[in-house]
Amino acid sequence: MRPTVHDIARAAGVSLATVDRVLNARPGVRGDTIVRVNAAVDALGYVRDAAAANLARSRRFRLAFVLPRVDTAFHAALRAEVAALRPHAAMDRALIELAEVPAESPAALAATLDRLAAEGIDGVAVMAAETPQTRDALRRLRTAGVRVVTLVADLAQSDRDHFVGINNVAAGRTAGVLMGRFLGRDPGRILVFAAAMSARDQAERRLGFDRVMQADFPQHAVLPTAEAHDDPDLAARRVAQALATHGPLQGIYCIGSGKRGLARALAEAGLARRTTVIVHELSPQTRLALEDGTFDVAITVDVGHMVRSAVRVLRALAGGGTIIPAQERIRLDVVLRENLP
Amino acid sequence: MRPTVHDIARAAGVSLATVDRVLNARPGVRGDTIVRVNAAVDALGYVRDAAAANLARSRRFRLAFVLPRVDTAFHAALRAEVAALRPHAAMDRALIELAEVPAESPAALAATLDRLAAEGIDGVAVMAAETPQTRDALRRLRTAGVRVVTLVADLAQSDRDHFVGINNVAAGRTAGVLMGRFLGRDPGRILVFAAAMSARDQAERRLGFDRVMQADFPQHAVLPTAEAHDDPDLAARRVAQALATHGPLQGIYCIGSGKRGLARALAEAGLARRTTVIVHELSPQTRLALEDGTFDVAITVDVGHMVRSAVRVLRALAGGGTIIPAQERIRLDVVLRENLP
DNA sequence: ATGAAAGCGCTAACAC
DNA sequence: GTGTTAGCGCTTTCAT
Repeated sequence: MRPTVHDIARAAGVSLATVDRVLNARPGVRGDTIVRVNAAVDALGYVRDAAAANLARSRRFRLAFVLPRVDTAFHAALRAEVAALRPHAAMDRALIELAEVPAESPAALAATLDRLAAEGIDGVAVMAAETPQTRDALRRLRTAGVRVVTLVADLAQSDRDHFVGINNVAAGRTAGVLMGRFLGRDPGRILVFAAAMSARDQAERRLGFDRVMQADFPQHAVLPTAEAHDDPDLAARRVAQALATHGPLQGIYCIGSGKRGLARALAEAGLARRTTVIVHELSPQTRLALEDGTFDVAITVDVGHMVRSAVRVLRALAGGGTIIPAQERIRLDVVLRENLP
Repeated sequence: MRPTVHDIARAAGVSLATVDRVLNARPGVRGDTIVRVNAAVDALGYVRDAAAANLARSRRFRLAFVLPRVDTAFHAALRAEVAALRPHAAMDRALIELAEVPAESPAALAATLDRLAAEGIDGVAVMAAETPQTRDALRRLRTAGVRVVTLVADLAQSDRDHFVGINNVAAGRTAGVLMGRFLGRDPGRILVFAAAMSARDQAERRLGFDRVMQADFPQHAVLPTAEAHDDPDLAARRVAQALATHGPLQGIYCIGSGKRGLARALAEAGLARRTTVIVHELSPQTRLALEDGTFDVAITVDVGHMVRSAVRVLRALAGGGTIIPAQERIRLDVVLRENLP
């Protein structure tokens, strides 16, 4: 039989309440009593029963995901994973809500965060760009005792408790080394596509990519960024433009979303399967393009893991458990046709 | 507030005990009472609190990892992760033990499994090769009500409840496509290293690799498997032999463990950084070799994730919760210098 | 066939 | 500072 708080109390000659205070590092216990209790804990090899503790607390955790209302496969996946986790989180006494705010509207975001704080939320996972208004709102949240994790895009350390996402410079570097190695020795031209070079994570990917190309693969020319704004026709025109201006294209690196039209544009230009294409995020379309060879690599992240990690971390921060750091490291997934999940 | 057994009892006009009997499908309840209780369950949307149930039952889960006593970095990592998870599992009412059995001894393995069954274990995670004796022992285990997951190497579906590991054919295919793309158009020679071609997972990797090379990169010649048995000197001699027999080497695919001597052998042959090297498993040595460019790619698996997944699945199967399938999918990690974790 | 009551291991008011 | 006591949601004797 494993020792319980009763055994500790008896062994240390104190009451249950005192044992509880010591175990939870609550104030109001004399130093030598603390020592006595801890000695008993060690002597008996006591381990706290998390389930019983949570039951007794009957504490519920109210958590919220605050996501921009953007219509990409990535955002849809994020919403779906949040919804999918809800029942499991409920069994774990965590109530998850999903708040969507207009993209690029710091004011709307701030209003939502303030509302959540007022409603007594315990933790918030927020995906947002860094703006002064957002920083202020997050600071108010945290001052109100709400735990905050940033999701996908990080903010300054001081404004959040934890970041759930990948290192985008490393993602860009990975794309770079794969592009360089796939293209080989012969000089080539690489077109870089971006949705819009606003987001910090896209800039970081670009940075990592450029650094690796310059340092390790100087034989290739990386053309200026082309923006396609999620528009297939525009994407097709950008490819045509690049071909006209610079000549044949050996590689395409698609840095963010906005690759929905890319496969079509490549087919129209007769470049499908003849150009090395590296993209980010594994959407259903990306999957198809990988399967038929139009795309070569997708560098992606397990959205489900991110959402689960955010919930685990918020729960732990809000006082409902411990975290296993290795479990919360978000991995960069390199997906080829051969290892499509 | 989520409904509890009390709410169900009140709504159905019965006592707690009766609700419990119905919920757990125990006999001694009239048909129409069962119907009334179930109606209340549906009406109130009751979900049972597994933690509270296990607490009341004071049910503990005894789980065991049964691993071969082999001295590789991979096995060491596995043991370390099991040890690291123990305290967390303990808080979760799961007692994890680690049993090591002599490698390649089905008799010893069977004896260990029988002992665990006799001791009343709830679940076992076993890493073993498929032999008749092993199959029989597992069948006895499962007949005794013990839940079984296979770890790293799978066995026939009928002999286990779940498999925790990767698809090794896909791993080999991934190695193949990366090798083919990295080497490029010019014909090359590829040496394949194996620890010993006994284990089924190594054979599967080889199969996947060969298929991709034949189908998509016929310009390259894949040399017969060289075995190095974890011996650095032997590895060096094998490389020398291959060079002497076949001429220059463009690629090396190291299929299993036994790559400890490979880096040295490559350096001695003057091939470090001039040969494309793809290996499996990310050990400390592999990490160094990736950092200094001796190795190009490591195809690996997150051992910590595997161990945690095995424990979660065994607990769930033994009756202590539910599983999220996506969370238990073990991913194939493609690690380059640029995305070293 | 059904119910009352005493826990499981821990926490949290509220006393002292 | 420290102790008493009443639960958390569910299970399990033991009565009826």
